[in-house]
Amino acid sequence: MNDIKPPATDRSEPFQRLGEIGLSNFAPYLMNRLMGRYNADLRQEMAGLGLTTPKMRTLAVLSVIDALPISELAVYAVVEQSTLSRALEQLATDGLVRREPDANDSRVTRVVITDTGRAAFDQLWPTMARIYSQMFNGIPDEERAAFVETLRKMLHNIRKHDF
Amino acid sequence: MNDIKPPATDRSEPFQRLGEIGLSNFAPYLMNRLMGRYNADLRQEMAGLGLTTPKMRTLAVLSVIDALPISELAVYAVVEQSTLSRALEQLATDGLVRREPDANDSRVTRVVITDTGRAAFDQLWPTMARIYSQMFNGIPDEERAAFVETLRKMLHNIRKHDF
DNA sequence: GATTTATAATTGCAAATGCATATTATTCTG
DNA sequence: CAGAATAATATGCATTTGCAATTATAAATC
Repeated sequence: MNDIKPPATDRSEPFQRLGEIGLSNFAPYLMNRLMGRYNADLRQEMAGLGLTTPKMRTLAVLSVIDALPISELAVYAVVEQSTLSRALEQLATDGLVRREPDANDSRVTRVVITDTGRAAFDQLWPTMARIYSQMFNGIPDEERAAFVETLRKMLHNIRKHDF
Repeated sequence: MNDIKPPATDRSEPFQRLGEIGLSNFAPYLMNRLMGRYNADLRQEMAGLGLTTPKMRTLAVLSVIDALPISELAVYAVVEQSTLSRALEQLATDGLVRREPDANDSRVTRVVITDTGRAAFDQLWPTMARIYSQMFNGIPDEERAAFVETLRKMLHNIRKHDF
């Protein structure tokens, strides 16, 4: 089992069927499995901190790029805008973020992470880092770098926003 | 912007912070973005066929490996067992799958895809294949193959089941 | 072989989610 | 510059989700 076939090069037909490609050769399937496991593993840890996936992602993104408009944050955090709106409500109530009106465009609300918010993410980060490191266990640095580079190309291919 | 740094090789500290790695170098982030887009794009198409993500994944998996026990199907389809249980209820009502008791172990229910179920998945497949092909647009075959190979290693590293 | 322990699947329930819509502010067009 | 189109965010609502508990069967242990 686990027969390894290269991706199709025959373009004479519109496309192969999934059964022909095989689940273990179908990148979206593998990525969904991988991310499903990753997110499920994290969820347990987050629950202990009173966080959900959207709330955690919000903090993760803001820990890197602070003071984003809500609409951009939704893209970065991969969360529906309406879901994010409610997640921010809770995060603000708990003092992990602040909503600040944009000076130039009064439609826009920018979200700022607080020290408490950073502290909460810092508590979660070791777990994220551990799972991350476990994922790449035994995979050489050059292979990791190539993998990430391919991911970036793919994201560029299908993303709907310039960031 | 978009400064490209190789993954860390300095192991003197327990781990880098996310801000140091950068979102665009952090594989789980990129994969979540990618799969978020992929799944959201598919969802629209599925809605037209009365399918949800769990229902679609069920059909996708069964189109490749039929007659799986529900518990295994949940792993392959990356769906919580309770969610799957209800998805199967709907799929069975719509005649897309059948639940069959296992002959050897009467705790087990095996799920079988029907012709109608295959037809439904066949209707969805062109869209999946199109997005799949769009994702890999401009990426050479060797790079795709290497990418999938790395994914397989990663899944092997973090999966909880032998399949 | 009776009792404990483990596994498969379902279900109750509170919470989270996504879609469509509402609301307010901005930009575009004639 | 008035009116229409667009954009950012919030909210109502039906559905979905995940967790915990339940039921039913099988395997392990004594």
